[in-house]
Amino acid sequence: MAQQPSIPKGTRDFTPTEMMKRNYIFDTIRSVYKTYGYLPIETPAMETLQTLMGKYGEEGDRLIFKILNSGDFKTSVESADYASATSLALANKFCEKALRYDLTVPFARFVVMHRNEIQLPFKRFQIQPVWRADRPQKGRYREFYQCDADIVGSDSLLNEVELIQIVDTVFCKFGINISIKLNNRKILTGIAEIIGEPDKIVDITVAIDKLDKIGIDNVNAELLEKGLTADEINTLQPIILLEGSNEEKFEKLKTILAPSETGMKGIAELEYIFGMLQNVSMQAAVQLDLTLARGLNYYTGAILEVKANDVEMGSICGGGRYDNLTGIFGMPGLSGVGISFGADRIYDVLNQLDAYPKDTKEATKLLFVNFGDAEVAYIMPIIAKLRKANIACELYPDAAKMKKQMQYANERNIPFVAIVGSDEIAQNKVMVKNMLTGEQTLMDKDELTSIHTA
RNA sequence: GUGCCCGUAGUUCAGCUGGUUAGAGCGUCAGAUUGUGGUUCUGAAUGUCGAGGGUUCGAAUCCCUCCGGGCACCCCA
Repeated sequence: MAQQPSIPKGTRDFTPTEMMKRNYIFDTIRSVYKTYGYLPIETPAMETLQTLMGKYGEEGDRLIFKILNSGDFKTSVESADYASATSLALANKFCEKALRYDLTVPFARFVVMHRNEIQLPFKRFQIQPVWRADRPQKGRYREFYQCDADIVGSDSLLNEVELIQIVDTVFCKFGINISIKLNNRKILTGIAEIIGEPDKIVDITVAIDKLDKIGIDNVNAELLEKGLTADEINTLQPIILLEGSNEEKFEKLKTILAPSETGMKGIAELEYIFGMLQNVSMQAAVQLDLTLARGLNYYTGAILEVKANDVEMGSICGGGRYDNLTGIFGMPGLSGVGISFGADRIYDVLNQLDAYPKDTKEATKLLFVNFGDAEVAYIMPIIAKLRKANIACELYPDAAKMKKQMQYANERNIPFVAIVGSDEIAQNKVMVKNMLTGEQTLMDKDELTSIHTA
């Protein structure tokens, strides 16, 4: 037997059925973005390696898919270097391009390159695939779509509020119950300050981020391992285990973080956001969650994450404020804030909930049975007219057995079949069969457009 | 990068203390029904048992290597 063809690990083909579901997801998100005034852009699948390296931390660098240079790349490395160089160093010589790892960094690059063409504040959305050389597992792919919306060039916290509204609207449309978790990087910084270990902020946040998963004892063990003293860990306990309503949490936090100016600023920012959200009716609960510590090292203010309530799945949407992302590309002082929907995880969640609207299952509305050229000649003008009226219809291409044609309609979820033979032609009518109920009605040619609403 | 589990018709799996010709459900195809699908009935096809090597009179079954898949950690959408 010939060798079975295959696709790379962590990538997927999408069948027509799957594509209709996926397009429903993209269309929904896109339409919400548009109603909030975001404009579409696209950027290339590949960026220069230089643009991407160093933006996602050490772990992120390792997960960037690099593209081998064309031509005789071997000459770019001296044989002496070859023996001593690390794989990473060699990769940097052999590759000057890489597949994008997310949409935020390419967007920052876009803003800097097009600074003279865009108007600030600039609101853009972008729905494109990204690639990560991760080991695939549940809810994790090597190629997946992100649906980003960002505002750059505005410090206003109203942007954060707006993005939360968007999140709520989108998941409302999908019918997915969610919790929105909110935190602020400044609060995390404040916490690190008051326990006297400002340098260990990353270790601390990474550890407390695992609270839900591994429990308080293991978190403390990890903190100890990272070099915190028992005293410092004790100071941290009331903060990690903070409970009650959002208001209660804020009150307690204000006392604890009083000595930290940064921490207090973070609290004030979040209080403003929560306050403004009172003015809009939200479906989802928004919770202050101090254990939320998104890994990306460019967030500086509010951070948010969305989890589905009824399905076991990693976060399906995330985002936050990054004050100086364009700075690394030579354009300092520009603040941005954005969110990203993980379309592929939303797809998995919707599949588990089976929460797709009916019409994502059907494409063609009406199939005309083919009895032969004489009948086709009668049908063709009718079909043309229906298509003009924006009704998706098709003619079975072969004069095959009727059974076969009916089967085709059935398998493709085509809701109506038009049967036109010599009898119908003689009466100048069309026989329409409703495939759901099995009912057949003899209709005038002009009546056919009414199935549009059926 | 680390650890664990799994590879048998298109698919989901059974068979695995080595022993004739490798099975089942679902799906596929054909017919019952030459102008009627989805239900029903009847019949049929389908496999280098992931690949290579070893042990044996004999391997889907035991051992080794490789390849592929899944899950968890790390990290993340």
